[in-house]
Amino acid sequence: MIDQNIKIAVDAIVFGYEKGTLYVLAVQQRFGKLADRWVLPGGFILDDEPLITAVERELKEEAGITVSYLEQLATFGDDIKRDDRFRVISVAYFALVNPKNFVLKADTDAKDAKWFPVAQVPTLGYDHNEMVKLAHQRLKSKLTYQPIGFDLLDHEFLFSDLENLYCSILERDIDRRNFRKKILSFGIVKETDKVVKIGSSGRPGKLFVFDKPKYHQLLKENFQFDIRFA
Amino acid sequence: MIDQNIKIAVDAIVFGYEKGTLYVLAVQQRFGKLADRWVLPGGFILDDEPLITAVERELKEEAGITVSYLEQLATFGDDIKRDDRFRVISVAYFALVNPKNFVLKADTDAKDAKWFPVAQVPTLGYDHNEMVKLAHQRLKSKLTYQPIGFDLLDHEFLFSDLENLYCSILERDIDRRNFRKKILSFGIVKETDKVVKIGSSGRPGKLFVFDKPKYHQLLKENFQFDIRFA
DNA sequence: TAATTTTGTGTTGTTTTTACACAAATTAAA
DNA sequence: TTTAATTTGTGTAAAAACAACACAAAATTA
Repeated sequence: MIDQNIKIAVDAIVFGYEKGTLYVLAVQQRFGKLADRWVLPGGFILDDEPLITAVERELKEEAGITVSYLEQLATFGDDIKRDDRFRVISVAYFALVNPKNFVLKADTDAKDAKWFPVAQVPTLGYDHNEMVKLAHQRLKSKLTYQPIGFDLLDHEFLFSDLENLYCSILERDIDRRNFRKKILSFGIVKETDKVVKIGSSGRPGKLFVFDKPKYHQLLKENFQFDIRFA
Repeated sequence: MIDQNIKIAVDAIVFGYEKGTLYVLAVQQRFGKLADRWVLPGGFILDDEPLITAVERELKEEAGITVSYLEQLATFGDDIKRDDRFRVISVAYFALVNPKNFVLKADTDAKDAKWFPVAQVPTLGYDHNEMVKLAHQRLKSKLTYQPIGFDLLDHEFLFSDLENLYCSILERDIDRRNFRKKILSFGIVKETDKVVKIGSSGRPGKLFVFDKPKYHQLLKENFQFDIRFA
């Protein structure tokens, strides 16, 4: 008979983006050994609860949000002593959300919930900084072969928003003309007839939307989203 | 206090390649409810054992092999009723090995161990067919952006071996000249001065080797392995 | 009304990719 | 021993994709 004394948890690395800055969501623990420490949202799963449901539940409970993109990242199985009594294995999830869509509010176990710029994430509990690092890499590479940037933007966005998102997350310059040409060539971004001047000065721009159904249709026809630059 | 009644297992999807055919390793269970059923090699982890160590141990125990490439694939957390008494969550690992390097021998829990052509994998226990499917996709896509094909070949190989491997795993035709040109342009495959005529007729070919140190050096210089075809 | 900011747009040279065929070295068969 | 069959090895040209680049238009602010 199997005698195992290991518990399973899930953790989420949730990225948000706003005005050229990429953020990660962290929560401050209320209870336990690590009270007051910042950690990733997450927690133990219930016996009859699918992993992904557990993540969604914890995000709702600890930060009051529902993400728009969620996928499994990796399982962190070694060196974790979350508790003295047993080993914990944590399944980490990668998530994206538009921070504008929610007001963070810590509920149950969390004392506080907060967005940290990825460049200034404090030392988190457990091995959570490692998770953030891995998730950050995943975001960077995924951005180039899957149209997930749209999950970080408003439904309607300026082309410059998309361009700035790519610039700031990938940390490189992008040629505006080539970028626009490329994205438009895919046919998955549609121009609306709305024109908007946001904030300060400058010529007003047209708003665009991501045509998700079109993207999924193209996928069936072997379309391959791919944005790379030199 | 956390009251969880879930056990953790690891499973491995081990691919082998020989003469144009891709194989997956399966073992036949000796004990338990699924006695005689074919399943992926794997099993429960020990309390103080890293996940990857558990995989290596099980592969050794159940099939007598040591793989040459091993990475985490995904964690299968839902719908598993391996045992009536508790839920099982399994961390699946993706592995590659050259079948020539080992003679399969079932040891401990396994009655038998066997290579199945991927196209003819029988119905396996648990959700293992799903794991094989996911691993197969991973292999296909990874082949295009990481030089892992060499882990499936002999240390010294003919260019045609490499080409056939790509053809058969990716299931498409490849232009021999363009393929060779591209691979050689990377500078990670070296020509030896050995010439060999294998098996049947035809002009003898030169043997090549994968220059792993060179590859890792190039990686540091932002080299990106990439093989794609129309 | 002049200066500043931001959007929008095309062309050209360079590089990469694709398509394609025949000679050389060997074995097997006539 | 000649002929057929098999497999390796190699180059070029056309097409496509990529990279680099600058200025006018629409608005705000000074």
